[in-house]
Amino acid sequence: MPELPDVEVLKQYIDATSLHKNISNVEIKSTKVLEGISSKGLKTGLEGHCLESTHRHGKYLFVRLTSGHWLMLHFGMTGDLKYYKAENKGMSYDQILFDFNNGYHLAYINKRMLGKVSILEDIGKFIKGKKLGPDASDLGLEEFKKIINRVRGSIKSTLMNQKLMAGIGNVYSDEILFQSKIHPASDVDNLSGDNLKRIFQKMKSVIRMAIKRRADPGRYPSSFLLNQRHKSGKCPKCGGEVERIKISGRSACYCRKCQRKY
DNA sequence: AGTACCACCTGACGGC
DNA sequence: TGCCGTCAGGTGGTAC
Repeated sequence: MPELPDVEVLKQYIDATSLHKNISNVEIKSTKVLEGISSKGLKTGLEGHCLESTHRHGKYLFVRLTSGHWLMLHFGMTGDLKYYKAENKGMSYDQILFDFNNGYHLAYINKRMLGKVSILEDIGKFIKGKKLGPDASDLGLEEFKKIINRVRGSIKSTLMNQKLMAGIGNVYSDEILFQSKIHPASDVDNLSGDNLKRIFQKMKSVIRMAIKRRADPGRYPSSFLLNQRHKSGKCPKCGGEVERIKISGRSACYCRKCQRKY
């Protein structure tokens, strides 16, 4: 699930649990998630150091180390973190285990192993290399409009394009467009300034609400479409059937009645 | 510049 | 019950 709100919650989780503790050992159970670094490189880069602070850009989480370098965490489609005491060792899906000298562990969990872990010297360089756009929650309205006016294509794939703005994925783009009452396949060329302003405002409010509710769909307002993505899902506004179509290869959910196509 | 499709991986689910 | 195809919220590459 890790889109911007989910990763922000993981950031806060690290802040609340794992900072300023010496890393005594790093156990790498699968090397598949390592990006541009060896097991040995990751171990020596972390062991004997502490996690000092966190920074998030889009769906990427960076943790500053006492060495001055950064631990980079990306969660793919199934990533999670779990901080727990020694006794509970042996979780089924943890790929990397950080052991702290207080007897606790932080597990990087990634069932499908599509996430990425690395150590970086420079975050800015990394973001530039990935060509990531500005973080969606930092974006101002004028900049947002400028970005949208630069491109063509569907509004959904535009919101999801990490090179334009970073953080919005498949699920939250659907939610933002549902609340904006705009069909996800609408061509950005056809959207007025007012349309864009509405999308921008909904983007902000959806992100804010999702973070406030700890990115836990079970705690989202019933007015959210997010919990209706399953087959036979119903529109929270009109009760109609939720439609499912492919847009840029991703499954988009929307309500035909409530969302106008431009 | 778009989009369509594939690949990377594993697990869950529905149909038969 | 069991096998199999399909799909899943990520990114990145290719070919049109």
